[in-house]
Amino acid sequence: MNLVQLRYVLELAACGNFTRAAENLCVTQPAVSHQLKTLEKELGITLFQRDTHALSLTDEGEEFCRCAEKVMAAMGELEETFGIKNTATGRLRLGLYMFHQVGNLNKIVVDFISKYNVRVNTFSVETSDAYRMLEDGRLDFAVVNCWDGEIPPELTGHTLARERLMILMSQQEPYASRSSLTLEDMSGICLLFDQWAPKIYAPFIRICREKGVQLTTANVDPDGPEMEIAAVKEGLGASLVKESTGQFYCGDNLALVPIEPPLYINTTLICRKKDRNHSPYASFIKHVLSYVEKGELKV
Amino acid sequence: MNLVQLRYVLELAACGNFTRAAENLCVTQPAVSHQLKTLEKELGITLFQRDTHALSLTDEGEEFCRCAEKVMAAMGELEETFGIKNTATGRLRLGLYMFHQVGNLNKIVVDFISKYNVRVNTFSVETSDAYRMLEDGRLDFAVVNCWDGEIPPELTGHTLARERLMILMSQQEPYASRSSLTLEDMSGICLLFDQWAPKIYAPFIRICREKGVQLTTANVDPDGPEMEIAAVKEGLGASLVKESTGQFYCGDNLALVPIEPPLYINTTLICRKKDRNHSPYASFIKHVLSYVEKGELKV
DNA sequence: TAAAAATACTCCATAGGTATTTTAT
DNA sequence: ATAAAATACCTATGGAGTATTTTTA
Repeated sequence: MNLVQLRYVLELAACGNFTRAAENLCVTQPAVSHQLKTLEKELGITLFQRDTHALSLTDEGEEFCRCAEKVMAAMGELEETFGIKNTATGRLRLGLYMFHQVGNLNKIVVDFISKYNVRVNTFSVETSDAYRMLEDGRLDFAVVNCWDGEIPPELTGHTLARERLMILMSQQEPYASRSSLTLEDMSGICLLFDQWAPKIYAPFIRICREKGVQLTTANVDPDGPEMEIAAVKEGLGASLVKESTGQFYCGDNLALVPIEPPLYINTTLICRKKDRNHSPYASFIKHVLSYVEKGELKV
Repeated sequence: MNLVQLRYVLELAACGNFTRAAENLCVTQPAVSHQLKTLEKELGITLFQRDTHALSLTDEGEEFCRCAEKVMAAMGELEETFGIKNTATGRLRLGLYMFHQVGNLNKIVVDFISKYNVRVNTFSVETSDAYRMLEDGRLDFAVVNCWDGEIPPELTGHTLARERLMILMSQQEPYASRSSLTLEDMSGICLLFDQWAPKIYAPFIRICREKGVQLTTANVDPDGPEMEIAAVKEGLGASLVKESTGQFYCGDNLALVPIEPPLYINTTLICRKKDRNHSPYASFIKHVLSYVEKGELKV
């Protein structure tokens, strides 16, 4: 017997339904089935009277829940005093856009963890890798930057934020004082690209090519945003960024100029279409979107 | 956090010593070390002030124990009500003599399990296999029948019982009314041997050969004591048994006659010499021997 | 027929083991 | 030098996953 089993039994008793209990516990339905079965076998007692469309506690089950609640109450005290949680259950493999540094996404994930006491593994991914990892089941979710219409058909996305692309440059640059820049202006600016940029900005590069704009680029390696910003400050070139990132780094000697007409990039929560209404997934989407609705998400 | 960690912390607090705590918990010392380290890391708190020769609770540790005790108390209530234990820890791989059927050895093992809440795997073994499995670490203990001086040098044994060999036979047999039988008498009796007998009774066979006694044997296959006893009842032959086994099957139409001069066979608890004073081993030996001392062991 | 639960299997995290090293008296 | 604790590495158990089948309204 262990605490996980007690949690599951109490949740089952509370919602009288395996599937719903699994959702609330952020695990799959067979996980709950299996734990209950194991526990009942160990006890040699039936805790729940099962029926495909009705689930009710037996008398022993009622008694068990009374005891289990006392244990959980004592655990709750311990948890509160020491700010930790009892054994985490379930798992969520979350890909986060590799250059995501600002905003409160981490806090939102941490809130989710402490609300559902679930084990979350995070991976730092580039958008197109995220698509692949989601498609073949190595990830449950990803939060990435993507362009309109880019998401593969098997996947589905919730747009968390939609931002304009801008150019971050040194105030010494001749274009720094402009109120906006056209794509044509790009030919007069040296854009700093790290190794990932050709993937991330592929649509931008394509649009420029369609317009006959010849881009001037310079590589910054080893990559990483800090390195790139440092190069911009030194006047080695300009950086193509989304608005929030630009505003984060802007100030002292750096200018942020929007592109006109606007180009948008989305911060999107992606998962597989087939999963979206299923057990742990729905809970996570609901959790994240609740922040979006309250306007509390910062990317 | 889980119940195992709480158990370990409370035991550590109680005996102020990793090694002793491990013994009482029937696990190895590194297991305790590791669990405490994991828990402290999760809590971000030091629970014990360590020092090679002194172990004391920190203030947070004291507080933690107070909470943990409440949890364990609530668990205790649950355990008592439903007659089960919280998560078993440690392991003990126990070889039991394959034809051991009578006596209360099983009860003693069960008592051990419920006292220490340890996971016990039992294996049905023949004596010489047990020696090999102990020697190469596939078993922690074995309780087997063995002859004087037979135990290999790497192993050590505690004699739990020492019994005379006897002949169990149908009362129709001419020898059934004798008060004892000599080895020379054996040549007039057909002994029923299953496939294991040549191993188990090797010393007996050797002694007979040294005395020039020609044994008459008959095979009983498939083996198993019940099968053999049935054959004895049908008068197909006699069975060589230790006293307790003989007494168990004796009665209605079966006679049990001792061999003279006496031959002894021991029921022995065996483990590796190097283990005998170590962590979980000492506890098990002590447990079993306590029954022997009280005269409560029946083999 | 659809929805819920159970089952079969596979995978991976982790508890616990052995062997060894570190540390302090 | 000795004894206790920590560490490194390995194995095995079991929790949780996916896919599928069974069950019943």
